[in-house]
Amino acid sequence: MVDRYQPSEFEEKWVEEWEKTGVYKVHKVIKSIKSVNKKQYVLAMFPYPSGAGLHVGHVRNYTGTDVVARYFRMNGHSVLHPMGWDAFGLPAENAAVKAKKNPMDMVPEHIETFKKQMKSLGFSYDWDREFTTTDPNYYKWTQWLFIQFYKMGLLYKKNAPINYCPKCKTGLAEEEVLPDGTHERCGNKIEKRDLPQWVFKITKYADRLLSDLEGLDWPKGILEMQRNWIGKKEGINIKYQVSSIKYQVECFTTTPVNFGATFLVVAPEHELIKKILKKEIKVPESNYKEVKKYVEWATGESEQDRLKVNKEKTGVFTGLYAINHVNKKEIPIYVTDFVLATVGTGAVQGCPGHDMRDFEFAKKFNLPIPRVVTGLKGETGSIEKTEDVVEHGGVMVNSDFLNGISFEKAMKKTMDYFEEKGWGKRVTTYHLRDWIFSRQRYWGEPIPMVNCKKCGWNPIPESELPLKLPYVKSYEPTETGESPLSIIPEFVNTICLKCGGKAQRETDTMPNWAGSCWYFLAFAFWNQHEDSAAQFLSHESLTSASRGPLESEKIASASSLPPSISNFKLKIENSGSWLPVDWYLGGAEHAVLHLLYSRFWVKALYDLKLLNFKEPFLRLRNQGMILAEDHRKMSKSFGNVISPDSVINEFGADALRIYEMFMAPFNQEISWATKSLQGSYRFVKRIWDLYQNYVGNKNFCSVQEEDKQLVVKLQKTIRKVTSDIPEVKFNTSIASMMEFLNEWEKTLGVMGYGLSGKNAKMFLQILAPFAPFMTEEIWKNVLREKKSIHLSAWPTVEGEIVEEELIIPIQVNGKLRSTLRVSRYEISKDIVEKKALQDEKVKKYVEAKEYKVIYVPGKIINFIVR
RNA sequence: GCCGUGGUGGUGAAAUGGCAUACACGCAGGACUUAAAAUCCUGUGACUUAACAGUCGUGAGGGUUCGACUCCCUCCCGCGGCACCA
Repeated sequence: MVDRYQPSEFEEKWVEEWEKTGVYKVHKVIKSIKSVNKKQYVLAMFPYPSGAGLHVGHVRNYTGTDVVARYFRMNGHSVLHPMGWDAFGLPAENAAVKAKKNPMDMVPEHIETFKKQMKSLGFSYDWDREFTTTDPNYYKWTQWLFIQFYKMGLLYKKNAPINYCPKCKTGLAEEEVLPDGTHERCGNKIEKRDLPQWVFKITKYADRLLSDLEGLDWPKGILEMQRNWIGKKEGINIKYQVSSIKYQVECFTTTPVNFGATFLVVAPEHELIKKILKKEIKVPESNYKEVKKYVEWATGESEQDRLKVNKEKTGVFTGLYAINHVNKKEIPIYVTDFVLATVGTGAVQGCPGHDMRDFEFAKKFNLPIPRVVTGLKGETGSIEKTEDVVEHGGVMVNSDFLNGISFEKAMKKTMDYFEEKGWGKRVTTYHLRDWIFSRQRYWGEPIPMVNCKKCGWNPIPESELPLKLPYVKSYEPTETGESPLSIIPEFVNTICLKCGGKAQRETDTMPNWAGSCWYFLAFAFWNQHEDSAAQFLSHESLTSASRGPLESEKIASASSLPPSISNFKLKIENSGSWLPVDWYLGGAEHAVLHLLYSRFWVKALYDLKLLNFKEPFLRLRNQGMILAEDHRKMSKSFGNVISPDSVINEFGADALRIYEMFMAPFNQEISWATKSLQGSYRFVKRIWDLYQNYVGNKNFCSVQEEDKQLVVKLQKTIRKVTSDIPEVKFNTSIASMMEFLNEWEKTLGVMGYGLSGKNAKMFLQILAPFAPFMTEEIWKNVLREKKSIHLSAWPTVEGEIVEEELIIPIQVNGKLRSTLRVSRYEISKDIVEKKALQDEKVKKYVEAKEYKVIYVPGKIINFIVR
């Protein structure tokens, strides 16, 4: 009698059993890992636990990560595979506001849902390492890190125009503003507002953030996005004397084609313009009026209109002239909105022959357009049309001492010359801006700083950490741009540590990125159980026998240690050799947010000598988004959301896992297709039935009786899955196992079982990372194994795989005409050529003609006929 | 415009110099069934052909090679990112 495949009958049971026996626990960390390859820190980007529960997109990411973790575990590596919760931030708070609940109460409920769902999917996390970023025991460290960064001069408070979201009522970082000028979280239009803000000097690390990308095994696109975002540019700042007044305008340029400079343009926000408007710099009255009118118009434009490409150039003459150093000519100064105040110096030298924007501007205002660089075909004529503009390449002309020199060399020579003369100075600029780090919201880590009128800003003492976020009734954002904490006198009022006078606490909170900037460090040493501190002990090796819990030794747990430099060092020292992260899997949307910020914190901690590595994530892989069946984003409002729970109910967790790994390459965006899910379900079910039959008849065959061809196929499948998983090619792993199953089933019909028990177990083992429930159920209850399949050793195939029979394609003039079956003893050129010529189809093309033979042994034979 | 990435059956896709379309979905026909579902079997790139078989075929065009989805050159299109960045 064969049991029908009913996943609901055993999946839950195994979750409990694995937990009870600690199959996935990391009780020991090897302090002296001999081979670096032996440790694998396998991490998925931890989730923000929303009220909606787990999304099928989460399932894809976490299943892939879980497959990698299980693979290495079975291959004898020490694996750290943790999970936690990133629960601070706007989405949680906005949801709480909507539900009229305190986020402090809501978050634990959501976590419970998430955790339950994750367990039902069989992810092999060590839950002892779990933590929540909103836990005071966690964020006391986030606050402590803030203080360390403050002390090393990386944080300062300043009042400046920042991006402000009127809907979320908070300031934002550059990275959180989308290209269309909206907030990446809520989609609302961003405004500029003057607010005092804590600012992180990430720009100080721009160069290292750029150069250290070099050694990372990350997707090219993400590396490129970070490079773009950092936006390093090397050029020169040139000082122009304004005629007849005591004022200089500084222009930044990467390509100083100065013999071609015929005007200067400055941004409407430029200091010169401000001085003109304040009449500190006198210009003719008609120019003054025009400038005033233009600036009012230009600054009234929306940010978006202002940044639109290809719109017609506008601007007005200021009435002032500057002197071009190289030819002492007077060139007019214009104000225009195509020059951006935030880029370079906010002023640009116009070289219309060799810059498209300058060309358009010069055409519109009838300014001279000299040619100082030849065209790509050596053209030297006048520049009339846009096609004539040469932006790089070519050879210098009409440029005095530069004539005849290539463009690139001339730029270098000009810069040397200008520096020598004291006219300019080489500079490096970056697109990266300092990171606005305060939010005027309730749901974040309180910033541990106190302000005294006499003594200024000072951090709170370590002993007072955590500075707890008060539990309050009203936490909704205020209209004034101030944090909700500012209306709680008990929180605000304190005493200055320096002078003992009255002082006020900072009431802004940290952005949602703070907690995730160091969580991967925490996983390496975190243990939520106060008594179970075995992780701090050093061990020679991690054998499966030593996986049992050690309860005799007691050391203060990670979470109970008060924050201090010595305790942080202790935690890092005791964290074993887990860090840095070896495998990091998650979405590409964090390219210039979380991934940049985390890298920055790690570098700062390295400089503080608190870490001995410079990059947090050695290997990064992105998972593609799952769209709904209608090819749109899954969304409640479209009613097209697929819930993992309902899929598990109907098909079981294994089928869901297999489907999500099989549906497409891991990093590719893909639409959900319930029809396709059926195929994965059938696959799982067919394996179930097959093994059930095995035991029903108690018939494994002996090694001698095995179907040799089937064994070869199995060996090839093992090889394929073994090499595919670390390449994150889960889809082809599964396809190859499906191929094997097809062949095995065919054999079953004809000649019994085909495989020995040993080989039948191997197939189950390579399937185990993908379908942990069913494989465990068969492993223990059908094959009667004692230990978990997930702690068994990954099967290997030694030596060369020997195929008895080969199929060799026969080509004539490179065209396939026939195929030839030969035994592996008959693959010499002579035999194959002779046999191939006996083939009727081949005869037809080759017979009685002169021919040449190309033969790749065992692979292909090609007859070249004239 | 620049950077990245991709273009292969009705669909998701596989093959990184050697039998193009593996694997899966869908579809068609058949078996089982009173019937349906489930399951199983067969077929399934296009065109020509009664059939045998042949021709064409991996976005387009060229090249290298005995042989190209794969390498090189030119171009077109989709997706993602950046962008009046001086």
